[in-house]
Amino acid sequence: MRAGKEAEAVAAAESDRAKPTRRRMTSSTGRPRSEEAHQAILDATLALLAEVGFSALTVEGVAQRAGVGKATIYRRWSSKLPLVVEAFGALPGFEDVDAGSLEQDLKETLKKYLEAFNTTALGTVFPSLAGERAHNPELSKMIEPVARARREPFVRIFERARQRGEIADDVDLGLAADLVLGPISVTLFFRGGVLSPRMVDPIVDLALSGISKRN
Amino acid sequence: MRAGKEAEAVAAAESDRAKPTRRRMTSSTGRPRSEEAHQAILDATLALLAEVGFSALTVEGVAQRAGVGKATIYRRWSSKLPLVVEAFGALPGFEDVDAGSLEQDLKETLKKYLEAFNTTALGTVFPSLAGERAHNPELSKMIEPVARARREPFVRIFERARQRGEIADDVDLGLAADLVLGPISVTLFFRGGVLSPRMVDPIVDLALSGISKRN
DNA sequence: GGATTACGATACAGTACGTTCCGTAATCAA
DNA sequence: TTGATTACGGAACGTACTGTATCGTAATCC
Repeated sequence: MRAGKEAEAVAAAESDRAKPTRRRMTSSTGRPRSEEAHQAILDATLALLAEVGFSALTVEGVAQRAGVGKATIYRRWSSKLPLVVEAFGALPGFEDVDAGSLEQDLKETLKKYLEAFNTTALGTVFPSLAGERAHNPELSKMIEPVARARREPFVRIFERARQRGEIADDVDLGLAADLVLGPISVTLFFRGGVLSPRMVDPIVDLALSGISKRN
Repeated sequence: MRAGKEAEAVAAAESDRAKPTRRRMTSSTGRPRSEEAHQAILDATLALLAEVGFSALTVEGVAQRAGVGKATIYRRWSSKLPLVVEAFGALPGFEDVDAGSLEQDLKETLKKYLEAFNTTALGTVFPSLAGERAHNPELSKMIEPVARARREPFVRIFERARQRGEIADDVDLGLAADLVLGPISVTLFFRGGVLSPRMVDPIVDLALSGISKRN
């Protein structure tokens, strides 16, 4: 479940973790860093992010929850920002689903989407970080590729559908993805509502066929 | 521009302001509360909400920005929560637009929508509050009617369209509203992007006609 | 076994919060 | 006009919590 596909992709963008890692390579002596502590810190970060949100999250709180000293955290991450970004990037990603038709692809992928939002910290962490972006450009920049990656599977689904001839050539694939994801986003942000897998089929049906009456 | 339609509707739900107001009615003597200070406080709250977000907002900061003492604020609101709710509720609402056709109604209303998001604090305040809802049930409950009111005009547009026979009887009007609002929400939250009025026409066209190729 | 680095725990200084009190200003009643 | 009452902006107070530095201990390499 943990550590989705884009986790590695994100690692490349983590200038912060790279630095201490490189420094360690210079001197291979001394006590090695505990991998358990590393994982415990990331887990605690996600849990607290879900509970109290980004701005109320403190390094001290993470240390307490993870059962480590604060210094252990600051030795690896310069501040809570890169720590949060890495923890968020480690949340599960989404694999491509190719069920043969546009409709089935969308429905299956969306259901996996909602399940992930409901069963992991994603459902609470994502809105919190999204809300923070408006006031924190640095966080916004670091989160951007991770957020974009979560929309990518849908763009690919529509690319395949176009190749199959299921949609017209002039349809904006990005807009199509936004149209399908939209009601989820509205439910999550505008209404703070529950994401039920039952909402998937009506969304896809309506988005594909359109709202207007067909003549 | 300021003080939209739902401002009054919200006032009813403000248990907090009601209390001191009632207490004042008991004794009509003494120096009256400054209406200027009241407005300055609300303005400052909105400005700071847009700049730093909900959790970083402090009553002290509001007092400084508004040029009033902290006591003046605490005399009217018991905490920053009802203060924020009232300030948010005072943001502009949306009037119904009846341009004669579903397509025109949607396009004109959406363009007003985006304009409001871009020219007022709504664009930054709304995501911040939405993100906070997950961790603050009290805020969530108080914001809910205000957030719902912002979707209402679209539901009414679809109701009129159904009466005109422009859409089928079995279309879920709420879902239709979410479908049209969706790409805006995705742009705002998932991508932290800019809301350009030019995105409106493609959204409406695609939502009305559907993504699938028509045969 | 000595050098080196990481570990958890704690102590420290600094910041900023919400609350409370102050003297002053504005309104009403007598 | 005077006294009572309430609101005003400003400032002081105690508290809570932050990031950093430092402690003795533990684990690894040469």
